[in-house]
Parts: sequence; structure tokens; C-alpha cells
Amino acid sequence: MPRTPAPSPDAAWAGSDLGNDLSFLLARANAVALAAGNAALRGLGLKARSYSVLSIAAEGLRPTQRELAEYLRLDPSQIVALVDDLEGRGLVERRADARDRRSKAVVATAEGKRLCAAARAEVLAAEERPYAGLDAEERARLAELLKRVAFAD
Amino acid sequence: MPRTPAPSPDAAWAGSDLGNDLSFLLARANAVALAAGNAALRGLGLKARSYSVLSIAAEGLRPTQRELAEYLRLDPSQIVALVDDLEGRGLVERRADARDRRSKAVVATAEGKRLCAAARAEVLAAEERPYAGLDAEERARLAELLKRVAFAD
DNA sequence: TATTGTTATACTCTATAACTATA
DNA sequence: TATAGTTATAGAGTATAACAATA
Repeated sequence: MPRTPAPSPDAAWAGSDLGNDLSFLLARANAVALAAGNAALRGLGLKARSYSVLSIAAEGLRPTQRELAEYLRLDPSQIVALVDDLEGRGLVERRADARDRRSKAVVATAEGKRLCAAARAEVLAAEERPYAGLDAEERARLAELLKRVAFAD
Repeated sequence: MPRTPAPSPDAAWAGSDLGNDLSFLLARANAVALAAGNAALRGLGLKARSYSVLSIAAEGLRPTQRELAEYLRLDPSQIVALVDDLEGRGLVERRADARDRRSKAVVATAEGKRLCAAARAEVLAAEERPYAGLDAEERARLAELLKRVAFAD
């Protein structure tokens, strides 16, 4: 019996209920982008999570761990582990906040800033793959729409 | 010393490098939508994953487990666990594929279709929160852009 | 009393490899 | 030889509760 080679469901199911659900599309697009991003960062010993922490610290925003947890939508206890790792590698430091000694601001070291710059270049290059089908205007439009969902609460 | 109440970093960091990175926005938007979706499905004993499987099965697409794995970007072994759960609750059945006895098509039972319809209503209602800031046209535009990223490979 | 960072723990999810039955 | 499904397992990620220091 001549087997019909199984066609990829991607195209075949494009019109399905699920294939048009915003949350499903968001989940799958995120999976694609996350895989590309983690692959790009692997050589630098970073992942999407640790890169996010390092990036905010390297911009001089002096985030407290609490602020990082809120912005990255992670539990504060997870931030501890991420900062522990980055601090152990000499990429960031915990600085006491003079105004509130409970808080610790996370600041990047010079080496942390250098690694972050290299990582950002890797990420931007790697993003050419998942976003290759979108021109600059479409990417800006997508970013604008996503911001309204990402900060909807 | 009068403490400046810590402002939410959401607005303060909107112009940061990370805050304009498509992959970060995708990750955070996905986290917001996933939390809303899972909360909506909890009462029906479903999560985003199991709802996705049930939804495709309930549409009569007769997916094989391999196709589900590809479409949902999950490992085939994870599909086993999801289908086991749904089958144990009488919501789907594994049907032998007459043309290839290695494959098993996942089809929804009558009860599975009823639960799926109820779940879809819950999901659509719950999505009014994360997507409240977008009108119908913007949602369609977002879906169109996301599809091109989600199926970029 | 409430909040920040921290530790500990249990739970879920993910990734990998091997096995079986079919092709 | 290759593929669909399955099992097992280790690792990563997540959620929760409790604690010390500080507000």
C-alpha cells in the first residue's frame, strides 16, 4: 500500500481553533524564540533567564532582587539562585541599599558588562532566524502589541 | 527618611534594552496569558497542555501522537502522559491506524467534546483579561504576526 | 506587622536514552 | 534500518512555606 507521507500538521491545521488561539500562538512562538536564544547563549554560559538578569544589571538600572522578580515574573527565591550564579562568576555584585538595608541592588561588574555586550550581539544575531519573516516595521508592530499583553496586569 | 515608594519597574524600564527585545516580550506575554489560561481551566481539571491535545482531538483532526508532539513542540514521551491522563478520564481514545499499525490516532469521545466546548468557552472568557487592551483588529494582526514566528522552522 | 532576601522542600516539566512492535 | 509509541530516569524549572534581618 503506497503510504501518503505524513504531511506536517503545521500547515494542515493552520485553520483549526487552536491554530488561531492567541495564547497557543504565543506559547509556540515563545518556544521557537526561546530555543534560538538559549542556543545562542550556550557558548557564553548563559541562558535566557540569566541573560535577562545580567542585561538589566548591566544597564545600570540598579534593580533590587524584588524588582527583578516582578519584572521577570519569577519567584524571589529563583532570583537568589540566578544572582548567586552570576555573582559566583564575578559578573554581578550585590550592593547594600543605604536607604533600605533589607534590599540588595544587583550591579554588573566590568566583566559582566563585557559579557553582556557579547551576549546581546549573539542574541540579536540568533534572532534573525525566528524573526526572519518579519521586516523592521513588522517587528516594531509586534513588539508594540506584545508590550500591551506582557504588562496587562 | 521618607522612603520613595518603590515604583513598579514595569513602566520605569520600558525603554531598556531588554524591555524592547522581542524574545523577552514574547516570554513575558506568554507567562501572563498562560497564567490566565491555566486559571480558567483549573476548574475543569485541564491545563494549557491537556486542553491543547483535547482541542485538536475534538476537532476531528485525528492526530497521531507524533503529529501532536510536532505541533505542540513537545517530546513524544510527554504526549504519552497527556493522552494517558485524558484517556483515563474517558475524554479521548487511542484508535489504531489501519494503514500503519504503529500509529495511534487520538480521537475525542462525546464527553471529551462536551468538556472541550466548555473549556473553550472558559478560555475565551479568561482571555478577555490579558488581551483586554487590544481590539479585534489588533488581535487579528497580532495572531498573524505570531503565526509567522511560531512556524518559522 | 509587613517586607527583603534566603533556605528548604516538593512538585512539575524537560531532555535523553533505551526498548517493542511495526514498517 | 528506520519509525511510532512507550518506559525510565535524571536534570531543570516551579511553587510553597518558613525563617532572620530590617522596616
